[in-house]
Amino acid sequence: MTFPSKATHQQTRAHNAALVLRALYDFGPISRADVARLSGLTRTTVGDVVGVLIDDGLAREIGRGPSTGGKAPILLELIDGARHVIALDLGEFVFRAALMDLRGQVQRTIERPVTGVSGDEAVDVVHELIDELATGSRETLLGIGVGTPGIVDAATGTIRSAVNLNWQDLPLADILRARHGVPVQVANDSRAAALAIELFSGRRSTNLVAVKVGRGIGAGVLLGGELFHGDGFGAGEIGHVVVDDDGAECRCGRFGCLETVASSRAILLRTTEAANEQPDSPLGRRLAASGELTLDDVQVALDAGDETTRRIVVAAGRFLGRMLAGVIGVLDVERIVLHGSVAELGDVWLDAVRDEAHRRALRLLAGDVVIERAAPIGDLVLLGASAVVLTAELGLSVGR
Amino acid sequence: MTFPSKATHQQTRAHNAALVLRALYDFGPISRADVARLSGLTRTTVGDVVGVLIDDGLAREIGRGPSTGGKAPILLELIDGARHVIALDLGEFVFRAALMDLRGQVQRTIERPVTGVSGDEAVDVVHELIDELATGSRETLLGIGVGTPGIVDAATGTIRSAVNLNWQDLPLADILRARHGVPVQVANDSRAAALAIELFSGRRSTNLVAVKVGRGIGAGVLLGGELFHGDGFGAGEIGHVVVDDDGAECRCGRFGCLETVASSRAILLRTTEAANEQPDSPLGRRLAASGELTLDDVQVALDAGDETTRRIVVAAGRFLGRMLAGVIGVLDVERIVLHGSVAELGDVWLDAVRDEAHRRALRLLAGDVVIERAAPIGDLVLLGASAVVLTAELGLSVGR
DNA sequence: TGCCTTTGTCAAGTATCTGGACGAACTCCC
DNA sequence: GGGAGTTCGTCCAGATACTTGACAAAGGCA
Repeated sequence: MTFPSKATHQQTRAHNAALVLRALYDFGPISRADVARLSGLTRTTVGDVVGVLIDDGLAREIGRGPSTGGKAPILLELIDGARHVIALDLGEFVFRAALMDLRGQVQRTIERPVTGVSGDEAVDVVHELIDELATGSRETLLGIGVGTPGIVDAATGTIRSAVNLNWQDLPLADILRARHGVPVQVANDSRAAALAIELFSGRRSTNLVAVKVGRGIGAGVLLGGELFHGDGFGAGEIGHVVVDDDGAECRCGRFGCLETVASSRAILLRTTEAANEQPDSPLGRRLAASGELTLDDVQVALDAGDETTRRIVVAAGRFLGRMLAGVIGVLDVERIVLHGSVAELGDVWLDAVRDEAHRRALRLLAGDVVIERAAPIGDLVLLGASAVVLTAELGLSVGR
Repeated sequence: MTFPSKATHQQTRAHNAALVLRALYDFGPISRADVARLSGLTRTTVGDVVGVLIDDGLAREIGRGPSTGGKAPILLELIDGARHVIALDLGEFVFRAALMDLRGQVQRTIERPVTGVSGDEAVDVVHELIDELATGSRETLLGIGVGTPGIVDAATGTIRSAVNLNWQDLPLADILRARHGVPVQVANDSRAAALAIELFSGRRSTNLVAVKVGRGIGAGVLLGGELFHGDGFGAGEIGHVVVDDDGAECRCGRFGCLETVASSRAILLRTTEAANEQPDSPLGRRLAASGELTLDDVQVALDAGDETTRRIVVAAGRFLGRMLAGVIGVLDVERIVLHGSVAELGDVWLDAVRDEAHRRALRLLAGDVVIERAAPIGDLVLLGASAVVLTAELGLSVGR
């Protein structure tokens, strides 16, 4: 029963200002006249907005560009270091934090192991990380972005539940804002990563699904250039959809979730089984040597052409592809990007995903879908955490 | 590489005007002051907009309401018959057309069988239907809305392909607009139906998936109060996602699509098989008598407690539920509405759908999801075709 | 009856986009 | 080298639409 909100002049201005900023961001160096052509705004308006951006230190003139038959244009560029963002990735075993500029260029990274840490103690670790990075860049600090597993109410910045940290309904954004005095954005890690791909991979898609396949499986759904959260902030939580009728128990309590068959855990479980059955195989010897298999071991076995490993990896990929076929059917997105540790496994896995997704989705739609690995632009969760801040504060991924 | 478009004063005005109109639509009779409170607009702005609405004949004052301690408010209401819409449902066997008012109240309905009709001939039938309904209501005609199966480019009103009518890349909106001189909207039938449920069922959901389960299966995806089309206008085309590994051939050419196991065709195919195997069963006798089974026969057998029929219907429902679990995982919508001939089968089917969807979706998400049959508000495709026009012309389902 | 509240409108003010005009700066061609 | 034409950036007047404050009309309450 919520009623849509009214439109105001400020919103109009904010939208158009974001448009100009984005033109500089994506197409700079660029002249005012070109920004006007690109955005449809008048030169007058663009000039006005640019004036504000220059006053704010966000943009600068860098001299004349080539003439096209008239007065040479004054080229403008965004000042990448004009603002900074502190981005955090609250991983399962380690909290990582980075100080980044407007382009997602990392200035400094620090991290703390958090095994055994939980509750208020974990919040204190977050504070420490921020304090350490904030020293010396308080003036330019645009905001703090947090990427974390679990269900996150992005509107209020409340973490609904993060099992391993024993956080429940923690208003992390409020807590951090109160202590550090800058805007704070909190987002689910997979969703943040999706925004990072949109903002930093040099290629804009209005609609995009980015699937993180690691120990867990989660997707970020970007529709119309904006993150889609769903009614309960659970959009993209595909890891716990049941896909295997006689599957194993999942950490969520049910059986046969996608995670139990397609995550890194699933692959390692199965390769370990195989290694135990065949102690003389390469994987068997690797297991005996180290006591535990890792995805690197799987990669090595895969590269060596081990058939059992290949079958396991392909099976995992096919399960994911099956899920993606459903995603394509429901959303008809033109681009699905895969990332996370499992996505690093290479073409054996990727081809399995693609093949299964294409075989199962309506040809008319699937023909256009690009399923690809994320470009190696860095830690996507960290980048995403900063992308969320950039989007919220500067409107760097405006839709429409 | 398309750049978002600029914001203007006119858009601001249009948005706010739509807000006022919607307040009248959803909450009327209502005073200007209450509209202001509801929308957040100032009384001044609301008064201004209402003035225009009254001038346009869209609203009227209907006297004073009860005072709450001050001057009694002047109540306003929408004039339901102020405008009319011609809605068309281009069904597989019959084209149906209706003249409706702003509330979706049907003034007149006509139809033409179109078996064997295709190409330009079919377009002529559309023209005829419109001409017949338009006589006498030219002045109040707001627009024409068309609901049709197949892939439709809703932005341009072009039908990409409608197999049975032999239409390919037909710019139907342009054709109808040229001939009849009013705005035309064309939409996929399932998507149109979703908008009808949103607009006419008396209950607003920002996010909603409406699945039409009949001879075909398709969904309309409503996100943020607006229809989501997908990059290739194929969002919601879940009927041709492969769900059955050793399934039968589908009319789309592949094997095991959702339609081959969950549509009315699938149910009738299976019950007919069963009837042939057991000629003495109720269904067997029914088949022998009429030569062909219908969903009504299935309904009768179901009501009579026939176990074979029940199993077939439940199996069909479970396949759909499985797909819905995926939808819930991807979108986390709070409400999924089912309609179409199969959805009329009753609780045996609905319970199977619900049970399977809930069992397979993440508990946290699935717990909140309501899966329900559409309220019996009329022909959803016709209503939807008109809803698309009302949305486009009056902004009756504004988001944000 | 007098005071308070609420409604609807008016007038002045403000923010922001629009469109025309103009000087500055550059190219091209004679 | 100079004039014509083009393009850029800005200025200014004008238009649009929201905001704010004020006020009369209309009602309740004591």
